[in-house]
Amino acid sequence: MPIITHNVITVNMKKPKEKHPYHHGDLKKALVEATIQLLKEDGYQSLSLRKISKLAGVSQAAPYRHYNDLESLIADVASEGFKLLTDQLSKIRRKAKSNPLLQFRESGLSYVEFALTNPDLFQIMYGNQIQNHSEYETLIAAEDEPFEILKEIITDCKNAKIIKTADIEKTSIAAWTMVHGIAVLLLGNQVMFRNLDLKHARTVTKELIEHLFVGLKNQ
Amino acid sequence: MPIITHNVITVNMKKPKEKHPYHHGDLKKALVEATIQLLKEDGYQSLSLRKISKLAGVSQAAPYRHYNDLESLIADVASEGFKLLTDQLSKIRRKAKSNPLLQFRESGLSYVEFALTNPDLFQIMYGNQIQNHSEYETLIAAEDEPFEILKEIITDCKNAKIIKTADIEKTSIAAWTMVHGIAVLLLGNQVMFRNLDLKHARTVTKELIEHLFVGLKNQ
DNA sequence: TGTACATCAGTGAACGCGCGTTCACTGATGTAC
DNA sequence: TGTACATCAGTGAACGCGCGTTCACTGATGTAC
Repeated sequence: MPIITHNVITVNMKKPKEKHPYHHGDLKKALVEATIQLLKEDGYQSLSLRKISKLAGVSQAAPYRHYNDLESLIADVASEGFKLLTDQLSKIRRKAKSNPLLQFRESGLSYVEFALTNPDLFQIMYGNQIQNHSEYETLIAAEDEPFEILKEIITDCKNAKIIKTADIEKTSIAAWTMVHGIAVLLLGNQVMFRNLDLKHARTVTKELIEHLFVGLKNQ
Repeated sequence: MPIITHNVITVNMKKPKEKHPYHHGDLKKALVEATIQLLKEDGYQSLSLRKISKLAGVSQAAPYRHYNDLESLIADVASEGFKLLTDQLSKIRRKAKSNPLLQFRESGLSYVEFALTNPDLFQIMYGNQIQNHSEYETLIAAEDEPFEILKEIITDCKNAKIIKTADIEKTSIAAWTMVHGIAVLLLGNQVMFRNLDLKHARTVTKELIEHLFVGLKNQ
């Protein structure tokens, strides 16, 4: 299921041929959404300001009123990605409030599914498209959110005596690196994951998370 | 320590201004090495056949005698990367033949260090630069090697009763995904790993591998 | 051993393309009076 | 309430650039006789 539906996009973006007022209204938002759509259609390799402008129904010079360059637009797009991921994880945490183990399992699975559903957005978020993340305050803040949620989940698991750990931070990183590794290797179609369809990817991910959990349980 | 020393490269590559025979000798090899050098200097984002040709001391049309396009050259470069990684891991396995636990620890660390030392080559190997890996037989074969070594190490650990596991394959994947995750998140300067220098990266990696091991030990 | 010739690796000029960026401009908006 | 004007978001033409790819070619190599 795509995160941004076609409808949501058209609300904020003018089709090239539609008449629209000289001033756009919220071009910044439209540019970010056009970029996300292009990521889905063409992939991150072929992003360009010209394509993004065209999709947002605006001349190629227009983005320069809002962004210095492609990278700072991309940084906003990445921030948006982290917000979407954060929402997804928060929702899981809220739904399974009283069941930390379910939270643990589902959040890992959800992370991987986010990556598989939005491979190119995920690439923008975690790849090297943005040279120096520290230049973008919003991005830095958005990046931290999903990890904060993971730490809360691990804390809950510890308190519920489901996971043994002396170091929440370290255990969280351990869980995170593994789940992230699964996502990346699945996306890269690497070795074991070669030619795995989505359904099998889900099963394998579940098994790996279970494997991880058993390890953490007895730590 | 760079994997390809300057000397090794100059042996197989002609500097643009040096006189050299009309026929190169082993242009294919020189192109791969020039690409690896460019990956170190400029990063994977700005690779181009023209730059590679120039660095190899040859006209921009020359590569077409050996490769259909940039991607098939990149596929050879990735294969070379997997061979280098395989060699690195084999060496560790050979050195610690009688100590599976040391093999486990060192191979994980070595994997991460390979990524940190050759970030852009690593990106080529595991990223999405090559659309369909299956088109390149050599690549597919080279990709499998490091994972085969990991499985051997896990098997040795199991036999030495250092690790409990009913499923070598699954445990190997679990170990691999985690170590790969560490590498990728370190390279991306993500959250916890932000502004971590190389020395600390090494320490954190060791701790995480230890964490992983404790988990697998009691599985 | 020498010559004629086929083969093919490498040349360099040329092409068309999409890109980022700039510029003087246009036209909508909002505000001062 | 109406008008003049400042502001600034968006325009579209233009620029120079590096790119992949092609082409007829050149020159080295190896082989048949």
